[in-house]
Amino acid sequence: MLKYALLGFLNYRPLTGYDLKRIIDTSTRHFWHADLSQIYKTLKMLETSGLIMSSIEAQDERPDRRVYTITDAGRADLKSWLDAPLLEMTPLKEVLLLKVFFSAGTSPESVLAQLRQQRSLHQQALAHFQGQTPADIEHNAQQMGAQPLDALYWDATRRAGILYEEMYIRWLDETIIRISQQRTERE
Amino acid sequence: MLKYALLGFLNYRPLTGYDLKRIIDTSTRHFWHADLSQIYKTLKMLETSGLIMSSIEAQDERPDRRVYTITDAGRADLKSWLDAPLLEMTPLKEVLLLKVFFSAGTSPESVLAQLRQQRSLHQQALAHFQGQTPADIEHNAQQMGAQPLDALYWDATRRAGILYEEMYIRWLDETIIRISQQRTERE
DNA sequence: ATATCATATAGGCATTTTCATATATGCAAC
DNA sequence: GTTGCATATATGAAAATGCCTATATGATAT
Repeated sequence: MLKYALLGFLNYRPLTGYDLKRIIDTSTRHFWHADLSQIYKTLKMLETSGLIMSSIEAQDERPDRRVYTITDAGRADLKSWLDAPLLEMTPLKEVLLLKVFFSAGTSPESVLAQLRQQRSLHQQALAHFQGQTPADIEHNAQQMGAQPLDALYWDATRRAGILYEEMYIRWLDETIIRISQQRTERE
Repeated sequence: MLKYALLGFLNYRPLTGYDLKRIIDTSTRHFWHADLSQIYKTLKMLETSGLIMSSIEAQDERPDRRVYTITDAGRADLKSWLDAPLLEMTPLKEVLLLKVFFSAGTSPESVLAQLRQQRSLHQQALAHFQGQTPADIEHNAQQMGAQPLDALYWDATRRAGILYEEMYIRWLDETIIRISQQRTERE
């Protein structure tokens, strides 16, 4: 899957592994992430498959850069992935829910502390998305050489981030209240 | 992480790998899943670590079962995981959002078809959660030998499933409309 | 009769992901 | 001066995960 994230970005313009890491961290972080070492490995694999090409670019004052460029085969591969029907939901893995599920094995106080901690993290994430203005997205779009249609899709993923975090915070608040009430009834 | 899911269930009562697969598929599927072969591997690892023990149970008319039982060390390990603070959000991986992000590379018709397909899958998932009555949860609880407090936590994870699917469908509807409007404007 | 399904365990292989580490440069901080 | 940070690439080891296959039994379906 990371393969397509890399092809997707290289479809805009040539980039290095380091560039891609920064771009992923700032734009797809909330629905796709990757470790720097994994990015380098995947780029090598893509070059071996002939989906991208690379060339070394010397820099004064900084280490050499290996710049990757997408090939026609790469573009075709990306396109066929984009068009392939998605017949399944992406399965979720959510550590907090796993913990909550088994939380009868510990004290409500311990659970509440963790829920409150998570609330603050998700509040931060929400603020991050809300702080992204249309001007920011426009700026990213220009840097990537993106088309007007890109802005629509990029904003849709940003909107998904907002809805997700709002939902998550709502669930946390609800759950914190329910556990607190349960605790009061016990007394 | 699967390790703790297995310890969590074995903390209620002794179970086989096959049992655990069925239980995970019916109760934690929407926030934690695992392949059967992965479950068997993890159980072996847990036994080697001394967190669980196993014994063979012969059955007439069916293959022998290897029944796993949690040890005191296993219980202690589970408890310390439950109490450990969770300082990070679980990172998401969502294929649909990755595709949408790069969808300027294909036709809006192709994107819309995939969004509608996903809508039907998420609608199904929502119906599944809404169909789970308190009686069903009560039934599961009795089978597992669970305490009253468990029902509260289990229902919280079910509620998370409902909110998540409602949010997802809302985002899909919004996004379908926005892409459709964009398409009309183009004409 | 034959095929498939549910039960039950497990090995093998490849891929994916994470974590730690190594190298190299130049700049800023202390 | 030396420590740490940003830039830049990469390897190695280990863990986690996913997919396929093999084995065995009895029941059910066609």
